[in-house]
Amino acid sequence: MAATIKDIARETGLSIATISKYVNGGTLKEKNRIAVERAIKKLDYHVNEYARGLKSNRSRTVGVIIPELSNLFVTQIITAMEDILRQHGYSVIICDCHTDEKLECDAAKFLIGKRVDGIINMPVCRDGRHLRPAKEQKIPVVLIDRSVPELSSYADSVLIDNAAAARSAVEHLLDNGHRRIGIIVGPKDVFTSQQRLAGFVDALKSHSVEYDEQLVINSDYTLHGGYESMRAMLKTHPDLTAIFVTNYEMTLGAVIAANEMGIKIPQELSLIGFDNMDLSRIAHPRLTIVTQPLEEIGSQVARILLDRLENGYTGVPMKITLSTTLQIGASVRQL
Amino acid sequence: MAATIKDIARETGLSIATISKYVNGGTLKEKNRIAVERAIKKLDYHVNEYARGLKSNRSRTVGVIIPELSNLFVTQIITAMEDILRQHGYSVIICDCHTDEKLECDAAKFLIGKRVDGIINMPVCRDGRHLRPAKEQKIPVVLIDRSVPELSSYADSVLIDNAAAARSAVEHLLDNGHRRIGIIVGPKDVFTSQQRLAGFVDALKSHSVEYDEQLVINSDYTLHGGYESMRAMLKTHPDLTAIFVTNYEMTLGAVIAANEMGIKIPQELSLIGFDNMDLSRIAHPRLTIVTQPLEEIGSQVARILLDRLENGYTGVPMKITLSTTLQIGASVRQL
DNA sequence: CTTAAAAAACGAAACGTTTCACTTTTAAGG
DNA sequence: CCTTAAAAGTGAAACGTTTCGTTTTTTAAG
Repeated sequence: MAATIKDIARETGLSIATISKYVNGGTLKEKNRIAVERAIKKLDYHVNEYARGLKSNRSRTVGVIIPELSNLFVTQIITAMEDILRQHGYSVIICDCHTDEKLECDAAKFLIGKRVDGIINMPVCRDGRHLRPAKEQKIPVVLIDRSVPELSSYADSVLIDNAAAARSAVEHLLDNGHRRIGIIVGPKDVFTSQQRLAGFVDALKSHSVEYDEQLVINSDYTLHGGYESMRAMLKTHPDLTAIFVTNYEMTLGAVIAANEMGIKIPQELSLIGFDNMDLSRIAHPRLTIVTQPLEEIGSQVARILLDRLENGYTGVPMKITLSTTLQIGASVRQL
Repeated sequence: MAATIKDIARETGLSIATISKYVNGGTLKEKNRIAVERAIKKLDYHVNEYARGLKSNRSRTVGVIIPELSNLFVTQIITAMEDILRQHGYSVIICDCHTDEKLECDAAKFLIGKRVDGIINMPVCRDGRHLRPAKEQKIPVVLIDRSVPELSSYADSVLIDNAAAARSAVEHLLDNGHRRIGIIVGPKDVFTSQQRLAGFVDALKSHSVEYDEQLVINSDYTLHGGYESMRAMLKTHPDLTAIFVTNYEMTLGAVIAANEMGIKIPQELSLIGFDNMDLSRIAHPRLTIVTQPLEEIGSQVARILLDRLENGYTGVPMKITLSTTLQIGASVRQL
């Protein structure tokens, strides 16, 4: 049905090996090159990736394992990444593991079974067990967003400086005279939560403000969680002058909660949110937010992985830490 | 490196053909079956999908082309779909075409080049040109969410009864005594927008309420769009008693706008939104929304495609239309 | 013109399966 | 215990590439 390299060979009178050479970027004599190009066009030839994969043991496919696809942070990164990888001829297989370690492990096995050339993972499992097979088979792995100590000698990673992000946000609040500051963070056992909380504590310390554990709520990074946490926080601590919410979904929930409770931002409460430009732009007052360079994360991940795929593993894992930006809006009041 | 069927044959003393038979679900003599299973486990054998794909011309991969990955409607459907397909051994390659016809076309070519066994598409291009190559090569196609007349004799589709969805929402408003009802719909040229608007008009007509074009805003299905449209609508038509917003992102934007403008729902304005259970649950008052059966869409799509892949194309396209549900909350006031 | 070196082209073997046409083994019926 | 049909197992030829070791052609220097 579909044309093969053989058809091109026949059409041009050249040998199979020569066509293969051309297809893989080798140089032919001008005259032949033109003939081959014409034949390829005429017969609508496309490389058969399966034959190629069989011979070369490369699938030109990378796998992505993420906790939840229905999450803006994840999709934006994936979109950026996928664009680049696709441009380089790689396809991307996405596996949503529903924040479940068992499913994450299955996904890794599935991808390895599919013989992906590389794996990109925003890990759920904290000891990296699921990626052991990948390591054994020397499949390049790039971690996103969360560090896994057990894998640090092998996997590359692209992270955010979460502590600095939180620090700068909280310092902004402190500089504006706030002292009673609440924070809504993610689950206790998630890397980013810990780091963001650490940055929060750091900032307070450096400004000699006492750290009050009561003002920390561990939520779950969801819309609902943000909403409930905000309500709880405001009910139990009406004396708060500012609150810092540490991801997009929770920020959205918090904003809705505040709006509903009739709490005026920033007159009655200052708020710093996270991540989403759109939301920040439309909210009135314009929200002050910590923005993560999502596209940059995606493209760095793609870049690193492509590098590993083309040049092989050097033995030295790359670790890239990107900075966030504090986008000043009008949701923080000067006290 | 990795074990092959040959290794299993050697290990068990059986022939390659027999192992292949086993691997593909054939039956062996009890004794041999056990031996093969043991050998597979011992040598950690996995089928080489590339060799298999080469021989059988099946990649066990399906491609998905969507307008934007950063969209809850899309991700929820994909998640459901992917789960099922993965369970059946298929991997899913997702291509985000950024709502661009040219990129959509490229994505289709890319996927066909990757020799996917099937394509799932929420189409941007309205004349289905991008899928012509798929049709020529008889690659099964399942369309989601939007119908493409040019493909209706070939592609299967899973749609929502958009008109009925809008009708039921608007009838609910009418039944509650509302007469001045606004609607925020998506872009004029998108299938779902047209249908939802048609349902709106229908409902008005059946209740002999005059249709006022002024009360229709064509927005863009984004958070920002919903926000701006809501503001515009309320400014130019303060006499509205109810408004119907026709997707999740715009509903979110509209709710934020209303909250900010200090408009009490439902006391001053009744609102019916779309799609998101989470949002509906947390908003106060609980939002009345039209919910689409996202999981059901995803699983139907997967089911249909699997059927096509296993049983071949029958010549008769399947068209499944699913119903929405009107989730009654407290955002509609009885006039 | 030769000749040597460089460039281009070639033939054939492999990659790991599936599948087809056959042969051997097993089980059932008389 | 023989016959026969069904079940189980086999050998070999593909599938469409890449790659290696060779051969042929081209180019440039002498």
